[in-house]
Amino acid sequence: MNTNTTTTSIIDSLNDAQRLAVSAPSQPMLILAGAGSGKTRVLVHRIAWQIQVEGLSIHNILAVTFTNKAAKEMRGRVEDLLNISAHSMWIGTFHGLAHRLLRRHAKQAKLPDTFQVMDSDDQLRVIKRLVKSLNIDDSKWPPKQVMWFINAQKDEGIRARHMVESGDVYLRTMLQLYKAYEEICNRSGLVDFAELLLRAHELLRDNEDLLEFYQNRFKQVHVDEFQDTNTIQYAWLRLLTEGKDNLFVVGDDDQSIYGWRGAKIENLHDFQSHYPNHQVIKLEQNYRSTGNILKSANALIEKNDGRMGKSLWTDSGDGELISLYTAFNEQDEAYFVVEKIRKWVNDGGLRQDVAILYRSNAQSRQFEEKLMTTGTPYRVYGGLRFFERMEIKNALAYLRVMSNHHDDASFERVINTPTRGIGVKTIDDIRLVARENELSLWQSAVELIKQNRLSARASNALKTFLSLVKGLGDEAEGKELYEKVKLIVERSGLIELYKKEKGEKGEARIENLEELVNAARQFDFDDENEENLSELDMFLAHAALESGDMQGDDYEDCVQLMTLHSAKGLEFKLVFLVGLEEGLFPSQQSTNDIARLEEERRLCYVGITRAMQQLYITHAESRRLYGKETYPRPSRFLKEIPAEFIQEIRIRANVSRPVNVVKPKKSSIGQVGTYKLGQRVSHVKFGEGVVLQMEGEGAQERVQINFRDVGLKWLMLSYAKLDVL
DNA sequence: TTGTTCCAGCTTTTT
DNA sequence: GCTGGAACAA
Repeated sequence: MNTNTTTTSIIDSLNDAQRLAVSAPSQPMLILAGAGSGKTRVLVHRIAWQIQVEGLSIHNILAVTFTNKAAKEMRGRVEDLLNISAHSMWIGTFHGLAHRLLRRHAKQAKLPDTFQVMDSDDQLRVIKRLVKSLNIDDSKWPPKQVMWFINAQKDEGIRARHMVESGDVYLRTMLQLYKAYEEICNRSGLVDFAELLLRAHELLRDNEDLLEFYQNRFKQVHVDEFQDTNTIQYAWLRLLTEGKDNLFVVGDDDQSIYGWRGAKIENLHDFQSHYPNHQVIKLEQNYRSTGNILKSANALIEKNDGRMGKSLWTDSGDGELISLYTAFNEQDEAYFVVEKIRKWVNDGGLRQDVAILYRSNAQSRQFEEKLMTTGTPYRVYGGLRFFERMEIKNALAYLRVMSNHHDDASFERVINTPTRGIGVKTIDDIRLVARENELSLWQSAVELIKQNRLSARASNALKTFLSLVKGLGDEAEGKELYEKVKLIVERSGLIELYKKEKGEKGEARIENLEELVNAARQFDFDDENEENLSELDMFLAHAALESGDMQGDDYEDCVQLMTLHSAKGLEFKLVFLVGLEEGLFPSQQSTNDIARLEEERRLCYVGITRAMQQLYITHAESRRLYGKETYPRPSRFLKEIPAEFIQEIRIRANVSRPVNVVKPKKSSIGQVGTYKLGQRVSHVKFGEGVVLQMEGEGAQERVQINFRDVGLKWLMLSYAKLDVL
């Protein structure tokens, strides 16, 4: 191998910091990669470096991401760069890789060979049923909350058996449910998402030989979006890299926006103490946005405490100022945005370069309506994905029961879908017998029929169902995967069911079912299968693990609408950041907790840094929310962006608005407070508290404080006697 | 079995 | 104020 030429070809297109990261010797590496600083580039080139320069085989590389999309992109880019097939390289999501490990070593993981992956919807159903069956009041113990509790425990690596019995009703009940839930999953061979991670961790932890094998195999371990890892994911990474100094992580503490679902930003800090010989490299040169956009983003994020410290810069000039528009109401806001988009398109811009970003999904409607009336094509991200659709899940449930009769969740899903005269009563009986004798629902149903304990009608209906599933199973034997799927779709009665559904909905469902057959036909078995698993089971796992981004085939030039969360990692020439109002963004629930507030601020930072050329920020003076008219104050984040980078837009040509409307007041931007956000203070009467926000100047300056004992209060600084703690 | 009515809930999302 | 789910009546 000609090291000289390959070396150059891999790193000569990089900047100094990137080059340093890519070519560093094997050691724990922490790459703090700001938005738009080329983090994927660094990862891809690092992998290429390992292979071409360090001489590793692709088998020695492990790369972990959070989304299938990111994994796919990384694999593709490695292949392009090296001009090889990276087909057999372990690049995947935490969940995907965990799944692969569990399939390979099902026995050691104490799982049945045919275990199935549940998505969160399946999981919730199981829990709902469980709560009912234990006669627990589901209004006092909402299944969602139970699910949240169980997943939170698993994310922390805690099993039910690790938890101490406690007198506390909440914990006691949750523990009882957790235990019962584990039993159900074990009996049915079901594994939820959190379980994949937890079990993969336990698998390596408890099997020394396996651990050693994988530690030796993976000479280099790369992690993307490290700030989003949770406790168990990080623990798993540490196991794999124990004593090897080969963990290469890329992340950005300023873009950590998933704390609410268990991501531990602390992992970034812990990394440094766990690996004392690590090296940190900051990527701060940004290749995406203009100087003004970056400076605004920097100024905003500086308001957060405990950052690792990073400041983006660009050498491509200041560009336009950020535009701020104060809308009269949410209608006006949408009108303004859509007008600007129209202008952009008239001036020759592409719609797909434009994004409208909002905090919550509910906000999309206003924009959709206005876009629709102007005939502007648009696309809303989020919502149900292909494999999450009801009709698809039903068909998959048939396939699952066919593959494994004892999959209770799927059994229950389809036993009376379409309706075949098996009512609640019959199902209850089946459940009862199942519980009493620790049988699966299928076995229990067979027993009930055998013992003649059902009415003739119910018994017949049940027999029909059982023999339908069995018959389809026999018939499917030896057939191609897509033929099996086709068989289910055509013979389960689902098509007839949806034909009856009125409107276009039913038609769409039938089309989706046909699309499912297509998906099965195109399913690349070899691509996924290293394990000796049936093609059908592999397809089912694929369906659970990849929710199915079927949106890719939509090539029309569309304006993009999405939440700030889904915008992470993307970029657009023209960005509208809308609804910058207290209570909306930052969201109401975050306003009395500094940590959550900081996460909201990071979210805002993510939003700003999506923009390449121009950024519009809007807020409304009045907004209908949950049916009530609200008059929200401008978001505090607006004040945190220095005024010098902002240009306020006031022209309202063509905007029809009611008469008698108060002109928007000049918002005061960029004032400096006496107190720091998050400052702990004490008040003679109210006791101790934390400063949450500030506004006004001089004698008018007010601070909002969250007092430990009396809650939120606004205080005039000129009156309140506050002591800094 | 189906259609109606009532009622709670209401950030963010991937796997 | 809208939605989805559950309870209820016919």
